[in-house]
Amino acid sequence: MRANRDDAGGQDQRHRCSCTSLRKASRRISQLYDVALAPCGLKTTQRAILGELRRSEPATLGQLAAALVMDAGALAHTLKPLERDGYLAIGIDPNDRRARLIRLTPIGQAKLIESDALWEQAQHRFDSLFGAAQSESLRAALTILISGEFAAGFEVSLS
Amino acid sequence: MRANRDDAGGQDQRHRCSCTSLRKASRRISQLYDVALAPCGLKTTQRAILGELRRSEPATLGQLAAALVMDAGALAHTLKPLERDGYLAIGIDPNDRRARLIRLTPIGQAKLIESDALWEQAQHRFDSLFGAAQSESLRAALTILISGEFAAGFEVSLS
DNA sequence: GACCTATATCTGCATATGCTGATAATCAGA
DNA sequence: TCTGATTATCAGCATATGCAGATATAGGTC
Repeated sequence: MRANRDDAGGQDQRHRCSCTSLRKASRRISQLYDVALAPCGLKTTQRAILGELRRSEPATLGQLAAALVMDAGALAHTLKPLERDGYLAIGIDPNDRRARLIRLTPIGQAKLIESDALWEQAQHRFDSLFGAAQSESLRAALTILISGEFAAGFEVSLS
Repeated sequence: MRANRDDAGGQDQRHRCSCTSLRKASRRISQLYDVALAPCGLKTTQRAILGELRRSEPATLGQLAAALVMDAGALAHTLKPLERDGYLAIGIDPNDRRARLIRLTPIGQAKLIESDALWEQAQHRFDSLFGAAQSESLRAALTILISGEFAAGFEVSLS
């Protein structure tokens, strides 16, 4: 009996994969925010890209990818629909012609502002439901995980 | 000055999107776990699917999708590579021919066991680096976000 | 048994994301 | 200045994920 419980405990450990938990939560919460943002036509990811640009415009693909914790190639793909829809413009950096300078267009700025109100509603709902302190604490924990230091430490322990 | 700080605070608020933080952390940690799992050829998502099957085999597409917090259509796509590689088998439920019964194959079971050791290393690294208590606390928080009750409460507050 | 409704999947389309090899441009030397 | 190493992107391929419309099957009703 005791042994069985220990075994069951061992099994349960495998349910508690931090990565899988993060992915599940990411899927669930993304769906909720996406529904909230739907009226403006942006997905959470797209809003995150435009929002990052608002803070650090103009940005190169590499800078943007690093800020969003994304692969540069993946980001290049993701930018295409946004460029196609006229929310951002991609030009060549005159100082380094390998690099691109990515900027919000006036249309993109307007769309982002339009999304702000919807985002605030969603975020407020999240904080109310989960608890303001819990939310703050969660975001702090996630910030650590997102940091390059964490990834560096993780990889070092591979040796 | 005070006004400027308030404005900056308003700007910063938009950096603190819970959904975007989750997505960034999910990307980052997935990359770390995927590297750790690479020797066995499974991605974190694939291991999560096989692991869920190990716990609740056989499962229908709908059951599996619910357990993984995924859209059923999306899961159907994601299963194809795993079926193609012989890790799982999809049959028709004789009791309800609309439904599918998904099971691990012996090859899938072996592959999953092979991945267990790699996963444990990654998980241990995560817990060591982030802190055992912090990790436990994070997973508990994520479990709440993943729950259907949270999603239901979020949507209700839409009214 | 025909019919209407609810349910489980499937299909096709679109975006999200990552990796690898190719290409272009920069830069530090020889 | 030519070359080799480095860097920023791109292009192509594969998986991940979601959604809407189509299809098949169950179940209940007249």
